[in-house]
Amino acid sequence: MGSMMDFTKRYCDARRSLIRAKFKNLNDRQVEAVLATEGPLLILAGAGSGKTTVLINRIANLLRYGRASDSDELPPGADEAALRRLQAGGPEAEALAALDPVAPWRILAITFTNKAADELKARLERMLGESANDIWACTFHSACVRILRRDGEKLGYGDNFTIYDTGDSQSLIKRILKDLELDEKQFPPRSVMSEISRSKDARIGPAEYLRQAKLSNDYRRTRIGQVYEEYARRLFAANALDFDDLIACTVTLLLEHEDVRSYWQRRFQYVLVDEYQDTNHLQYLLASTLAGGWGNICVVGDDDQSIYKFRGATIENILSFEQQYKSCRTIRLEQNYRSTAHILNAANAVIRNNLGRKGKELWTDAGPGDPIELHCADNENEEAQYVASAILTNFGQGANWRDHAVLYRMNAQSSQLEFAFKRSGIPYRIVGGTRFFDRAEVKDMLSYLNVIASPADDLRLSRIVNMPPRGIGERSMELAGELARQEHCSLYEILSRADRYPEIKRAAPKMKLFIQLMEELRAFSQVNPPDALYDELLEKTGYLRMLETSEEDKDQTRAENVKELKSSILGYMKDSGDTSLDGYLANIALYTDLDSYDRDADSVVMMTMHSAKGLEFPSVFIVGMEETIFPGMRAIGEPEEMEEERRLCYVAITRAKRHLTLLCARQRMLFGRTTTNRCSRFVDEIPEEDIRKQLPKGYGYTEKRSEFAYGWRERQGEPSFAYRPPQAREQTVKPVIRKAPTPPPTASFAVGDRVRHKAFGEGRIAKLSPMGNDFLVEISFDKIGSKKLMLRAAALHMEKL
DNA sequence: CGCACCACAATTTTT
DNA sequence: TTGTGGTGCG
Repeated sequence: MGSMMDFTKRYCDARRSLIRAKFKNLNDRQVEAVLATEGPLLILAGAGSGKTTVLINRIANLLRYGRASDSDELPPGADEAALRRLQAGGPEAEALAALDPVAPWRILAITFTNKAADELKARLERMLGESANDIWACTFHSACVRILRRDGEKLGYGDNFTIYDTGDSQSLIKRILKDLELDEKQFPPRSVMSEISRSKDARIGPAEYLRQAKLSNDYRRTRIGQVYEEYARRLFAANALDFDDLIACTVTLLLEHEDVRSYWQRRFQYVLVDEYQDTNHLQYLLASTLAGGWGNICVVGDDDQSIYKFRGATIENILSFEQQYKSCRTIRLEQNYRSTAHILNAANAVIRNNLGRKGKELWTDAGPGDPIELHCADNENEEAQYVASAILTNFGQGANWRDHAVLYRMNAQSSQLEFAFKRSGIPYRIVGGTRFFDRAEVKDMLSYLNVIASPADDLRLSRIVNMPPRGIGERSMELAGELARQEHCSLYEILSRADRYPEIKRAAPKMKLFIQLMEELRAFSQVNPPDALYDELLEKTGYLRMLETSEEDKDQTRAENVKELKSSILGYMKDSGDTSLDGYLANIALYTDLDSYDRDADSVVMMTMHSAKGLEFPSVFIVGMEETIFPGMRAIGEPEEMEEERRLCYVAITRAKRHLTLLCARQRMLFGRTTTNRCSRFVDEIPEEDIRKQLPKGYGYTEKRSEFAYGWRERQGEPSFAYRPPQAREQTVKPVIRKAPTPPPTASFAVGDRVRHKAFGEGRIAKLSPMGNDFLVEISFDKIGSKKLMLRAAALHMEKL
């Protein structure tokens, strides 16, 4: 008997060491996470700790070796001879080391963004080849869409349901508020929406919500309940689901339909959830229900990077995972492969001030690197100019534009930076902000396509019925809406027989005309692919003509966007090989701008700190490090909110690989108001030895000292072990008072002059033309060609030869 | 009905 | 400062 146990142990040990050897490029903690295949597993993965790598390798392990690495079970037919062959290695050993290798389609890996899902898929395919395509690597929402397309009719939805994005939902809410004669001041659509969203998250339906509201005699909640009820009714009537519904309905489907539940539970042998700190209650329910069959649920997250509480994410999911799953194993990944020590020290020090967290300390063996820099500017304009200047310096020393990111708390902060970059000839891109698919003109065109695909979509029909103006006014549509409700039919049907209703007789001919147009387009769409339909649409509706003939600059941009949408259609048809309109619309509903963020384009990236999560850049600038900006006004005096802001700060800091520059402005104009703010408390939380401060002393502020600020190339011979602070910071003690404002720049430059620019090299001034109180200068550079710059800004970075 | 004009408010936003 | 939504007139 003893020898049997002994044999088992020897076999399993041999098996483990073989498998272990396959992952020798990972660190010990990572390997542990990869090999722990069975049961619930919580991976606390700090920023830059290689969690995606772990996820990929974990899946690879499952596919290749099944649960062999985590089990003491012998495969059938294991004997001494097999053990010897296992120990000998070679191709045979692979099979002997495996224990029920997992079929790819039994693995579900859930992420939050399409981008993360795509990256996961791409890396899996690179590592595992073709078979990776059968792994379900998708977002929460797209997983739900797939489940609902299959079984949604059990909840009464057609399988061609449409998805309402946040904008659609908001219009619908506004519509309902009007219909119920509720004042938007008293019932702000935003808060009504989040109330509804929270209820959905708690799986409280309209009926239950209303019951509770009435019970507690709460007028406000009762009215919101009525909005909720109507909202649900209209969504359902339009065969539409909003983002919350996608998850909520899937959960309901799983919980209430035994057959559906057991189908999926049997199927998904391993469930992995990425960014678990961002899940809400519904998503937790979804994941744990799907994993409920086999019980193999692995969640990866970082409680310190939970920055979406305002969207319903509950950090409690990750904080309480160990209570939910008693047999859970927890693994911490704390070795950071991204940043140098000064940056990590700062991040650790800042986040340490939070109370509600699991506790983690990032470390690196990469060496100290350069200290963080703090630059305090006089105002937001100079702050932007400083960033531009620093980036130009780096570019001049061989860095790429794309190595730089500028992060801010609010989108509204981006404009000064844009100006500075434009003036200085720095190519930049703004990620986020108003998204392409959220632009009014794009939504209009998509609404047309949606109505063509499903005429019962009242919301989108109302959006386009008078766009461009067709003489179908709001009053007529309101009446038509009442009729539709009376007759339990869609607006489209009412409009198509408008002449039968005396109430809307006046507008009836125009409505008929509109319906006729839509019918033609519908007929066209039956026999033509979406791209052709789109051309037809632009032509027949006159929408594009309306924009192109407009005098306004903005309408030209809008026209561009409308045309740009066609490339999205073509792109979809090309990528998917699908030529159905329904397919395109379904795809687009879950698509965002962030997905199109193209890391190959060489330009500086600007975005909010929120959007930066998951990304990394050699050089990062965080602007607006001021009290009331970051942390924002609303967080001050609110401990919970402040912790979320601090997590955001942690996220922002840990984006930087090599260089981190923090900026604040003593005075800042925001929303047309000038305010004076103290430097952010987060700056004070960074240890002195990790940061070099250029603080204002008395009147001025310290001179830029670019000579030490940016040594781009790695310095040789620096100690790469235990980091010691450099000499005391005398720099802040003896400030250099800044010179007077830049003199008028024209005096020193003229057309024909040869100049040397610190970033663009040598060139000749080709043109000088006045512009505002500055000059637009066109310089033909020898190496990079012609560039247009604003002279005042350019003069700072170039000299006459 | 459509347009021009004024008041108003404005974190963050993976789907 | 920007964008949006409401009002009032032609």
